[in-house]
Amino acid sequence: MSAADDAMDALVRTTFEVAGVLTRIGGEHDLSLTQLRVLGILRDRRARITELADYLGLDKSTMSGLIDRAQRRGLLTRGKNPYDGRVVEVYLAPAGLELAQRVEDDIRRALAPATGRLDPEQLDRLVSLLNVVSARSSPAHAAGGPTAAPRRSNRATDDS
Amino acid sequence: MSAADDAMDALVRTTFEVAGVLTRIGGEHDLSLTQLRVLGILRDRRARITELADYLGLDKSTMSGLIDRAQRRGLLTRGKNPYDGRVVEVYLAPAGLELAQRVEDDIRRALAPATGRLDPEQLDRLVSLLNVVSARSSPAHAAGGPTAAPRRSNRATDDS
DNA sequence: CGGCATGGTTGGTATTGCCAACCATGCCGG
DNA sequence: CCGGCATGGTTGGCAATACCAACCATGCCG
Repeated sequence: MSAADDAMDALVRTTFEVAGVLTRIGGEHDLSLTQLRVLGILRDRRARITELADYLGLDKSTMSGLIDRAQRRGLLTRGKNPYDGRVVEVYLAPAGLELAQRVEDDIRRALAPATGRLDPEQLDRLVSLLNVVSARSSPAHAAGGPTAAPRRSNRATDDS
Repeated sequence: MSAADDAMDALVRTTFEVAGVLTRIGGEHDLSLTQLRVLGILRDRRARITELADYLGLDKSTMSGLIDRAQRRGLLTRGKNPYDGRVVEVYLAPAGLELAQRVEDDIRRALAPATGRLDPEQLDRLVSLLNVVSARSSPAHAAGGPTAAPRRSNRATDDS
């Protein structure tokens, strides 16, 4: 069972490493890790406050404040839902979209040296394995051949 | 180049997922993610304040406060270094060691379902690949045979 | 012995996050 | 139709995390 423990170690270590990179990049644009995630989520869809809170595992009041500050910075906008007067829909303002783009590029650049150490086939295998680990795969046996990785269109900071 | 992007997505997604698990488990023991890391680091060695701060990428004043609160909870102890009166050495108190142990078990349990979806050979491959990604391997070609994974003795919350 | 560097602490501020309380809106059952 | 109840957000209060700048104490040298 040392194999599972080693995997845990590697996962946890990589988590801290990647989180560190994301925190650093976020900081360079005055974004906390959470704000960075919010921007990533809103990059390709609008969402309501509670939806974001639930998704990120935060209290709705926390999300409210987060949105407040980001809005004050002109990164996003609060809009009303015409079908339900209670819900507030949040979506990126132009400045927010631009920032999200820029941050994503930076993240890509920052992680490139890491992923660059793997050849395409290894990358494919890594993606397959991580997909299984993070519960986003059919129970089908993953990590098969070189093309076994499900192609998806998500970008780095996306979370859906 | 979509392969590297997919890998980035998978890495970032897994990072948030694992970080979420760690945050949850930490919270169950009234530990922030950072405190959890500190405990993990101190589990098998003592360290000075600046060393911890540098390692975790935090300001020394932040670390000072972190240590304060943990010490007030009886989790760790500040000691003087006999060779240099300026440095403060920090090490786990018995309660802290016990807590660290308990948290580590919980993390193991929490991640077991995830890693459990992989068979031993896949786990081995995952470890090799992650070791390459997180820059902790010789540039030698990793992800080789089933026994290619370097065996290390680290435990989950360790960071060294 | 007088600077200068190093290691920590302190004080001030902003952000993140929680909880409890609250307001507004929507949904029903009677 | 109207009085509860549920749902969605906001507000206020609090603690923890994190930064910076300023400071103290110790050590190191010239």
